[in-house]
Amino acid sequence: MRTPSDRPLRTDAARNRAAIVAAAQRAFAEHGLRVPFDEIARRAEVGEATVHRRFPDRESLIAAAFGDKMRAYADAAAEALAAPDAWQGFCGYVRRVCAMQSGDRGFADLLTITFAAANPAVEDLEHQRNTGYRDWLKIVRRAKAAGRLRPDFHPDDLVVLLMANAGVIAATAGEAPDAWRRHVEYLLQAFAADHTETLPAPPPRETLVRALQRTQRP
Amino acid sequence: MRTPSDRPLRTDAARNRAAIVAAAQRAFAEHGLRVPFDEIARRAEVGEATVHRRFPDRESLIAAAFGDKMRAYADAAAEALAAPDAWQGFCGYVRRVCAMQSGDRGFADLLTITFAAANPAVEDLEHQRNTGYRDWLKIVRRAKAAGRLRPDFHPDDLVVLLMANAGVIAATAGEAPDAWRRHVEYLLQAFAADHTETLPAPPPRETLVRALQRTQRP
DNA sequence: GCACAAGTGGAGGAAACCCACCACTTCCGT
DNA sequence: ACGGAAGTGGTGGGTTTCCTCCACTTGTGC
Repeated sequence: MRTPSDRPLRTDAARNRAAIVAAAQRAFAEHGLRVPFDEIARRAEVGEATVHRRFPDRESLIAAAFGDKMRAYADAAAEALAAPDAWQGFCGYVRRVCAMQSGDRGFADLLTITFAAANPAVEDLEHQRNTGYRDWLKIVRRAKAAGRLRPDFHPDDLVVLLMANAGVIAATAGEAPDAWRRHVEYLLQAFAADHTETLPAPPPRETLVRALQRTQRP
Repeated sequence: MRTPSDRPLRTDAARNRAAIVAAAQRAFAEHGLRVPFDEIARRAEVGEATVHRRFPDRESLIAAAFGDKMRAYADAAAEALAAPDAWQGFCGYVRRVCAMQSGDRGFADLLTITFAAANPAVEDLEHQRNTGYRDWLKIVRRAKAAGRLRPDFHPDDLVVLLMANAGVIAATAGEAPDAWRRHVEYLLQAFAADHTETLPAPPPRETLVRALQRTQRP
């Protein structure tokens, strides 16, 4: 259990650590968050024990592997907020996040999962997620203000959309890797302001958060 | 490997078989298609070996457990076709199938999976599925003819919808068991005929079928 | 009731996976 | 160039899950 404040790693160890992270990124992207450790170790050309030494549990490896991608996720929200057209920003962001999911099975899993705050390794991950979520709230508000997004759209509808998209990707990846696009376009059209039909109430945010925490741990 | 044409089971064995099927239905509904065999055996108050003897592989147990439900699935399509209003029939069917998914995690898994035709035990299952699909084609045609369903709706959009719904259910079951309803209503509104925006092309049916076969075997 | 086929479940093998130990190797400050 | 700290991976223990053997029990036809 090594925290960053400890003495820096020896150069060979640092090299191995980087190789593990790179291997994990590829392995997670291809097979999702539950790849066996020995698969990652093999790709990194490293003993399984070394992986366990550097990353005592799966969560810390996930945190290391997805730091960058999670940052890109948060950045995408900030950029969408800066888009000249509110509706384009909204749609572009949704498409972009879904595309990130479809390009990386591990990331798709990650977005429908929250880690227990107990683990310090994943704090940064959750921080990025929250940053992105705050920008997302603004994206939604702006698109409604522009009169393009239906007023009864709820920001948490994105969370459910991501869960749905993860389901489509899990089933079609490999065979029909673009199937999700059509599904997302249907939803975007349904989100447009020219809808007045009523909808069932969204689930309380509390329960959605709990659902994210409860979902099948990798 | 006992086929139905063999001599009938002894009465105690038949009783055990029924107990196993009943236990499997409950266990699958609660935990999905991957419940360990010993969990089912325990619920049926039967040895694990007995489960394996009666159902040599998971598929045959699944086939036995979901025969009725799959028939209900096919019947729902026939009933929707008989509904007085084409659009009500369409929407009602989609809602009903999704509700079946949400009430039974195993069934949700089942609908996004196809078994290799090799296994005779599951032939009936696939037969029901195909019957339902043929009626579904008619439901779609009728709703389009009534001018209520958008012309570029593709019947296979339902398959993707079911995959998406499975994703929502997998993530929210337990905490927000009705979250899927809002997602489905969004989609139904997008399916309505008053949409002219273009959509990405649906994936070729071939690839979707292969995707169903490839998906994470339970 | 009796004999025997049919049925049963406990015990244990095999595979996949996670993880810890520890004898050996490699780096790095002096 | 050397000694000790840091790092390494093979080996093996533990767990979970699937599945098979086999000695024992229980229906059922006579």
